[in-house]
Amino acid sequence: MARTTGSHSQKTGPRVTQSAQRLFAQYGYAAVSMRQIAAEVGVQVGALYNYTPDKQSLLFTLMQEHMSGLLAAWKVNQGPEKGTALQALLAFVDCHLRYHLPRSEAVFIAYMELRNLTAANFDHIEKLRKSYEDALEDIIKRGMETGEFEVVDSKIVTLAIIGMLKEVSTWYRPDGRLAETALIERYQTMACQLVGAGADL
Amino acid sequence: MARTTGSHSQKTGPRVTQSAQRLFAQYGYAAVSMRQIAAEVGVQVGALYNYTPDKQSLLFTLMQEHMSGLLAAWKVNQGPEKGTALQALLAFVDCHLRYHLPRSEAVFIAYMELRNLTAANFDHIEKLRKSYEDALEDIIKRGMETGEFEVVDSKIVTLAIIGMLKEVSTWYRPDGRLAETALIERYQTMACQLVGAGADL
DNA sequence: CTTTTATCTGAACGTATGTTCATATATCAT
DNA sequence: ATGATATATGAACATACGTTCAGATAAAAG
Repeated sequence: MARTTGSHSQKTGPRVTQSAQRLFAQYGYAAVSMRQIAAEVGVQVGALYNYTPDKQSLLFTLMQEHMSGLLAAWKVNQGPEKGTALQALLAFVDCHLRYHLPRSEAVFIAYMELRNLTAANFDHIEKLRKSYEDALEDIIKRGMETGEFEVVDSKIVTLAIIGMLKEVSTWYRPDGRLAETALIERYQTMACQLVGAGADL
Repeated sequence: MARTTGSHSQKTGPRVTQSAQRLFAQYGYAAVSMRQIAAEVGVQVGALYNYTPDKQSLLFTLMQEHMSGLLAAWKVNQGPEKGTALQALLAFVDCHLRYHLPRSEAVFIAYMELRNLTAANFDHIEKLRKSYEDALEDIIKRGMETGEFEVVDSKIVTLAIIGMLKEVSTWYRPDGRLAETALIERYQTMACQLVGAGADL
């Protein structure tokens, strides 16, 4: 036997990516074998290599697309006019959570599998991560200049906010106690508190 | 050849644990082989099994001791009298950072390798983690009752503070820009802001 | 010095790994 | 209908894995 009925690249390709994402998120990159991925797709191992040159590329592509998507989402959300620093901060929190909450698997991988990237791939992803971090720090700095925010150390506050936001992905479930909108409001409030901005929302 | 000059359990035992900790932190549990650990200890693979029944126990012991130490540190720091909720919160932040900052490897493992624990081992560690989380939430709740804190949702604030504190371990270096004491003060301030407590320190 | 015990080696076990490739067949264009 | 192409199989590759164990040797006990 060889090619089976109904087989087609347009169906199998995305399934490979999806299965890899699910399995990497659940068990970790190093603990998942190409044969496990193949089994979940419903195909033999060899067939995977029609869609990826190797296992490492599977991981890199997932992380690269996640981070690019995140940065793109922020760029769109930000739009041409930036408004006040406070508005920008609220938008950042909103954008971050709306992007992350429905993507728990990709988020998990992005934060846990950095070690398993080759050096070159790591550098690429790290640049994207850094530029996202900078986007937030720019907002903080702007708020400090305009006097909207009362902050001693922009770097620390930036990291604290990102840490606070990242943590959400470790416990959030779509069917949980808090609706997405309510949750976003609470984190917006806390972000404001961290920058010493008087007004909420 | 067999047993080599100078070999002794009292020397090799700790070295196995240490090497495992270092390698698990750097490459991840699943990506590290028993042979790599043996090589770092300076011994053949088989010798490792004089000190651990298997690889899984190596991981579990590291995580279990890290979490137990953390809870013990908090119990000592807390002492018999608890003081105000604000004092307790400041002490919690101080205790957390003083325990975590010099233990970057154990911290990394504790937060990254939960997936690689067997079900029974996971349950054990998860209970410890939960009771630590509860210790903070108890402080928050107490502050809400006494009116010291202005908080809508104790659970969310607890998680936000823990997220903020956890993040520190991903970038802190002992020779970095900020001294440990200065860093702790800044995080104490931010914790106060998150609970809406007027006074700093 | 001799015996006992703790510790380590070296080799082996079965199984799993990522990747390659000749071969076969379903689909698509003509 | 026919030929070209995309996509799959199934087997094989060398290498690595966690774990076990008989045998060898150093250190400790007498």
